[in-house]
Amino acid sequence: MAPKLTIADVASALGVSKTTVSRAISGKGRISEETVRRVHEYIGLHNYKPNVVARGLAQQKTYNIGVICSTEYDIFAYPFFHACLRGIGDVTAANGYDILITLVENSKSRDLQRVVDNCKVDGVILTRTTANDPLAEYLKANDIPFAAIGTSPDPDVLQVDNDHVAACSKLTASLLEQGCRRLALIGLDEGHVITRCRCDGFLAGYAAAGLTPDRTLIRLDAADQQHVGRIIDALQTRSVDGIICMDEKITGQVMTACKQRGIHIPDDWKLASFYDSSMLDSSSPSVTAIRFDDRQLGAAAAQMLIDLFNGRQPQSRVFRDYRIIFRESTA
Amino acid sequence: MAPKLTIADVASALGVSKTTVSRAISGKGRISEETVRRVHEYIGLHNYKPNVVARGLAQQKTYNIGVICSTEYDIFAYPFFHACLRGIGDVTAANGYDILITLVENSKSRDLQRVVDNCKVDGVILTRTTANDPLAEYLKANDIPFAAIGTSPDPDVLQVDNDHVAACSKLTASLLEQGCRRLALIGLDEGHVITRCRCDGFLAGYAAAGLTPDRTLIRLDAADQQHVGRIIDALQTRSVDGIICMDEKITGQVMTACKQRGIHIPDDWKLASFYDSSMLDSSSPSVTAIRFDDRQLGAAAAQMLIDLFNGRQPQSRVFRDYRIIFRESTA
DNA sequence: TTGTAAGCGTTATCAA
DNA sequence: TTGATAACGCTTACAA
Repeated sequence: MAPKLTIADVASALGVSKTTVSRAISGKGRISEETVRRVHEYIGLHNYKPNVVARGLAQQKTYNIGVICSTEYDIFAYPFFHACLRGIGDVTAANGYDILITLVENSKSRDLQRVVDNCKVDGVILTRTTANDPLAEYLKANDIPFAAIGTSPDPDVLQVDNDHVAACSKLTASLLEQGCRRLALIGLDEGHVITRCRCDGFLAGYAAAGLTPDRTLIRLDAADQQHVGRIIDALQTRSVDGIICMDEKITGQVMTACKQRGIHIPDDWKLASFYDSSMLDSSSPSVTAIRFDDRQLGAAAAQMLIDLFNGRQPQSRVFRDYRIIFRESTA
Repeated sequence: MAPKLTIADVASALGVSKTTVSRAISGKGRISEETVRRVHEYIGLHNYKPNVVARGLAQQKTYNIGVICSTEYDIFAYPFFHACLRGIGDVTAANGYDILITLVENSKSRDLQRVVDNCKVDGVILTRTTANDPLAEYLKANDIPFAAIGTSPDPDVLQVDNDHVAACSKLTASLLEQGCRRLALIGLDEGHVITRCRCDGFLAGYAAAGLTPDRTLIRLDAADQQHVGRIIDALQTRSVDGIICMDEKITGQVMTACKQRGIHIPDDWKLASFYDSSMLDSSSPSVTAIRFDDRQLGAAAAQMLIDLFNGRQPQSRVFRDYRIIFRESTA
């Protein structure tokens, strides 16, 4: 196993100082074209790679970005998380950063704290937002640069999100356009900001169509299959003509409940989801849903963080390029 | 923002040398009880945390473990990956290590190489194994400590896996016990070792029951829904009485295909999966499957790697504590 | 344009 | 039992 080359090796081989080599590599400071060329030639030939840890120590940086992964994520949250992760990875890799995952249980900041205390990351990306996120509070209180994926009610938080309100509004409006008049909205309120956005979008969709929703058809208690069953039971006596689910998990539960009760989709009720998933595509019937580009979200968050490191002042962003995928459930 | 305490601060505050403080913290070297007590009291009170990066530089370690995450993972691989990740996290956190995720595309070692070149990790965990894994080859060639989750054909590779052969054999045998005689096995051969294990287990199950399988009922070409449809069509003329799917994805496809063709489960055919998932529990009918403890797998891999760092000689392990969850599909 | 030398915050070696 | 002092590999004033 060849011992790794250090900057001192390169310097002495080339008969120059470490400083010169460092400068040739970083491009900082005045240095002759010729020297730069020689250094690059040598390091290319001998495959020298600067030790990022040593550089980090000297610069007080780690070139790591912490990404929080909640242990409460379930099978339905994974696709979102991985899409974000890929976007983050695109940007970090391109900028010489790496991703350090911190598993967090129950939003407790203990493990995040460890990583921060140990100086393992330069900044952090939160992959979901809640109303009074203890993690965000902790990061703020300790002046750790961070960005949140998802909308935070705290305007100080650097954040990036899809335009859920507009997208949900649009989907709602398009069901109304197709003739639906009594749409039910089914979700689960766990304190996540997105639940609120989806409600707002639903109401906005009605408003855009010039219609008035029956707010008693909004149910935010879809805790599990059993609850969903009861919700469907209740809705059967309310002359509903369509159901919108806040996410793909609830959509699945609704489909199961409808099948059990002999409710046919889309003939009896139309059905749509405010969040798409591959399952909604392969289910029968396939379900109309909003598709967002979550990878882009991750990339934007990572870019914002790196901009922050570099002294720029990135702004929170909202992406408007969602697509509504129409499928059998609203045919 | 309080400037972080350094070991020098602690030393001068206590009127001792940095060496002494370092020794009191690490527990290495002779040092008086009294001094240790004083140092610990002080650092507890003032919340001093050693800088892991600096320590790493001095010791030529990073206290990071690289975990490879394939970008080809799909919705069906996520639960497995996250279970492993949690297990890894349990062990790394307990040992002062962190997890550095490397996203790898198409098994190309480029991004892994970056991480290794940059000295960002002390070792690597591979979360899946293939026949001639370029990543494993790379790590081996460069003397990077690593462990694989999943069975590798290369006996040099430190590995940890569930006893898939025994589990698959057991499930197969139990279907035979229930009266099945002509079981079909449906899988997809992508060169993963596990496919082979599952075949072996299937055959072993027949052997254990003292029966002989019809090997022409083994189909390893379940590439997508369409292929699966054709497989089911073919099996309908072969007087099959049960189907075993290699994983939960294929199980879902088989269920869809059966529904389309009016094949009733479990009345017409019994159905079981060699890998469990929450979907098999909530589907209708729910599907009998083997449940493994993948978190334990991750924990074991991480522990092996850390043992390796500490000069011990960990052995590859196979876990035998699977459970077969019997559900409606084999009632 | 280049070099010297002092950090960065630890640990390790060798004396005392 | 403790303490100087030199690493670790790099960056960065400050000099030349």
